[in-house]
Amino acid sequence: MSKQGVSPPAVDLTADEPCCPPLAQRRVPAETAAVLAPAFKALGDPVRLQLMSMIASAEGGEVCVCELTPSFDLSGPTISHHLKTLREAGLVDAERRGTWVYYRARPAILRQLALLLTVELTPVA
Amino acid sequence: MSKQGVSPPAVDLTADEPCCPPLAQRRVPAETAAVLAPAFKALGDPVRLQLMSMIASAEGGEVCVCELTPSFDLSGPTISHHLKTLREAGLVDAERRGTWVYYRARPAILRQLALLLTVELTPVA
DNA sequence: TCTCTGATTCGACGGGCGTCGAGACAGGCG
DNA sequence: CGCCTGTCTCGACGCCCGTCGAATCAGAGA
Repeated sequence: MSKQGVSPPAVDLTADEPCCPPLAQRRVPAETAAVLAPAFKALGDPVRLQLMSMIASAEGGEVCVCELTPSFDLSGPTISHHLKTLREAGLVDAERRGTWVYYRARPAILRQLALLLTVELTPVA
Repeated sequence: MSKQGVSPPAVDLTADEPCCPPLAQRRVPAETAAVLAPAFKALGDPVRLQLMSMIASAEGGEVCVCELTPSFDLSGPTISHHLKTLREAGLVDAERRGTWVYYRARPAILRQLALLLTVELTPVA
């Protein structure tokens, strides 16, 4: 579903198939790191981590911004800015319906990040 | 480096038992987010992500700094700074043996981060 | 002890990030 | 149409972060 076939394969985080083996299994190459790091970076802020969780755990799979904002002691523009960051990191999707904007999580990329951090139960010992 | 026998229990990422359910299962509370976000933040830099991978995937479970540094076009102090960041995030441990310093991964925290990002295979659709 | 090598700390520089208020945009409703 | 509510964009501010070179620390060895 991606526009593969082109030269720069890079890493497609939106794809549903795993892009990379666990970080502890094989050295993450520089290009892969360059693609994955921004996703972790986006989760590297407490507010965004909570936002991500609120969105991902929402019933019906989506949340209105108007439900998100009042949960924080932050201005509307600031929440909007964080949501944009999550959006640009590919972690969430936004859709406007009437006056309200709804956000939903992108499970594929979350799964890939989880896979990357996976460690075998018996490392070697 | 583990000084401060602080009182606040907060969340212990070094513990072997899971501290928190998947982010998509239940809303991550603010205190938990405050503890977990720094770990993601530490992984949010391409160089640190590669370092983490090199350390975690190392044979024997540890790597000498002298093996890490030449893999990057960065000065020694810069690599040392990134390693310190990973250390302070609780992602790795350092041990000096003679002239050299060896780093090893802390699997427990990696597992907890992976668990946090875990999404069920059938969200809802 | 003196010296050499490996690693960290220190101080500085430039750019990026989180936050805000003010303003712009979108859409529903009188 | 005009207004109101919800959301985003735009500048601006201060702080943090990634990078460097120079200096410092830790051990090994002569």
